[in-house]
Amino acid sequence: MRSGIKQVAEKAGVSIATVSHVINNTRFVSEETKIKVFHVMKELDYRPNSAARSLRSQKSNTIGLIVPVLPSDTSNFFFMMVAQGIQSTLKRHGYHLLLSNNTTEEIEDEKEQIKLFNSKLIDGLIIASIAEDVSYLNDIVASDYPIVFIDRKPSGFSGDYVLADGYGGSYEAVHTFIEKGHRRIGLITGGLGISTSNERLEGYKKALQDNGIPFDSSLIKVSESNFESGYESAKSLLSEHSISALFVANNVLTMGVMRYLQERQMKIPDELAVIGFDDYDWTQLTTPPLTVIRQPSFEIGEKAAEIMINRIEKTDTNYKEYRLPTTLVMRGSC
Amino acid sequence: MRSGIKQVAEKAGVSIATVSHVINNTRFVSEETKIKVFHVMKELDYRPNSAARSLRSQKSNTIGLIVPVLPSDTSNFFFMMVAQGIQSTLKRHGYHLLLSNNTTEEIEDEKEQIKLFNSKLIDGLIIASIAEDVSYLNDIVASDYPIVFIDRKPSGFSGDYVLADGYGGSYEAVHTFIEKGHRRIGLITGGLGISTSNERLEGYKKALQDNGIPFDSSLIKVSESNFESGYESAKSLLSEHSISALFVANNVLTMGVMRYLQERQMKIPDELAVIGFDDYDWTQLTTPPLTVIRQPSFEIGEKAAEIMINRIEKTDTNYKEYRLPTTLVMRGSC
DNA sequence: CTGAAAGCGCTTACAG
DNA sequence: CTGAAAGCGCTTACAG
Repeated sequence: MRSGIKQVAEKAGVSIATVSHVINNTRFVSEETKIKVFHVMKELDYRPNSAARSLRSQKSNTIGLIVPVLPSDTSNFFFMMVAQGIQSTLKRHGYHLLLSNNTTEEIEDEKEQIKLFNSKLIDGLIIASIAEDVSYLNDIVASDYPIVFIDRKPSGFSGDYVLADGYGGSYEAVHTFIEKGHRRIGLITGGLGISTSNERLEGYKKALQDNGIPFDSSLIKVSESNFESGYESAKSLLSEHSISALFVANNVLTMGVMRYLQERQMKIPDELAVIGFDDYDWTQLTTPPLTVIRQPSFEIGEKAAEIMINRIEKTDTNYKEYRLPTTLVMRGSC
Repeated sequence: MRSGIKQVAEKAGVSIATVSHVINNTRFVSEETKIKVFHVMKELDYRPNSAARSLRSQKSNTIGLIVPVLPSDTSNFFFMMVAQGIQSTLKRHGYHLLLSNNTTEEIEDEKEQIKLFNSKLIDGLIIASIAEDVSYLNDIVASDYPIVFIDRKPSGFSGDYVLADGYGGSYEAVHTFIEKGHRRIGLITGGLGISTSNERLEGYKKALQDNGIPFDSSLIKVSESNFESGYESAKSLLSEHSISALFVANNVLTMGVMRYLQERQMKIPDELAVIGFDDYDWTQLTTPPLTVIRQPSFEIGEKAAEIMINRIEKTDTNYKEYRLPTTLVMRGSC
């Protein structure tokens, strides 16, 4: 039988209050007593029962994470890195990570998971919602329930959010093209209406504008974010228009695009300069290796976790946006 | 203030025992009472306090997962898929997933995490240990602590384990080469001594043997599992020996190898037929698309979770190996 | 410097 | 068919 605090107290000849206080370092205990208690704890291989602790202290010391990842979708990788960032900083602060992911793309499913968590299981929630409008949260959680949003800017509910600077990244990509003399620059992007895609488009536009290049909407292809759509978008864009540079605004699309360009044996960057999105390993494998805009995914996770812990321990007031810079990783395709 | 079972009981005019029993469906309650209770629960937006539940029932309904993933390592993807498989089946059974990952490759770190979990936080542990020999577990956990190992065959501790059939996969790859007429078949593999690498080598050997091809150890390169080593191994193997086919026994090495082959503008499969390991998205992006041995990662996770739940709920006795078949995904490189 | 005791919110024998 | 009550293992005022 596993020993509890009572056994430790008895064997050490002190009260359970004292044992508790040496464990939590929560009031003065004489050095002598401390040593005795620690010794007995080791001897009995005592581990505090976390359920009892949570129940009594109203604190679970665990954070929930909900991310939308479809099985075998490449975008997994992004959230995986985010999760790692979260985990590593939570661990440093003595928190645990409870993971849930949305394999359906249903908002109902998301709600269900939040409710499941909302039973004193977690002290706070980090979520990459599939919805932009998260006002449904108002009905589900208390107003002081700590929530940190990641990847997208939420609307309809107040909370901190941390995301990559897609606007800046996109701007930098296009600006780089322009500096190299390109003026007809294509853009292939995922569906608009979500903040990530929107701001990448804005960055593209702004870079053109700042350099006196007129915006030509026919050089833009908006498509679903999957391999095939990327492939098809590249195909139709290149057959309909002559462009000398192409910016692809997300990673799955980048794969599809590259497949097409390789099939067509397009000379990169001479015939077409290319910048992709996300610095995945495979981008080093194309010929030439791909220049990309890197999102600081691990760092997003770290930041989100830090914010979360601050919220819980400090009870701050106003919510903020945390926008982490992307970086241009120069390789051979541009 | 959040309402508890007491408030529900009062408002419904029943005892808390009855409320508990309707929640858990654990003894007969009249239909009428049930309806009343459910109604009040909805009205008060009641959610059972999971800490109280765990404390009382000695069951947390959560499973811990420890995986070794280094930041930005491609092998992440494998464990990510495993984790998804685990998560999706746990969810179906009403369990939660507590995730921890080892970013150092230190066994001490792993122990630390296990101890952290071993405080009634979890009902069972699924682990991809960095060590082959997990006898250290004997000192840390009780003998009836449910543990399911994944990816590698553990030694020094009894437990179920589920892994991909690397032996069979390797055999199939080499056999496929042979059927196509190849006789000089190279192998590039990660460091031996761990069961995954070992059995892939064994599969290679057996396939040769079954087809009367003498084993030539000079056609084998053992190297560290990283991009550069893959690159270098391919380089030296191809410069020292003439081979017509090459099997690369893990995914990171496959990337490095492909990079080299592309740089050298090797004609695949005519000059060299290639089969890689793991069906990652990028394998469709090489020229030609890569034929690979696919590991059923998601399925490994599902299986591990199922086994775990059975262990917890049934208390079975003897431990088993679960070996899931790999599949050859035929594409253009062979 | 330390202890006795209440109580966190449930589940579950026991009893009728 | 249902209730009263013990108790899971802690933390934390209260008291001295």
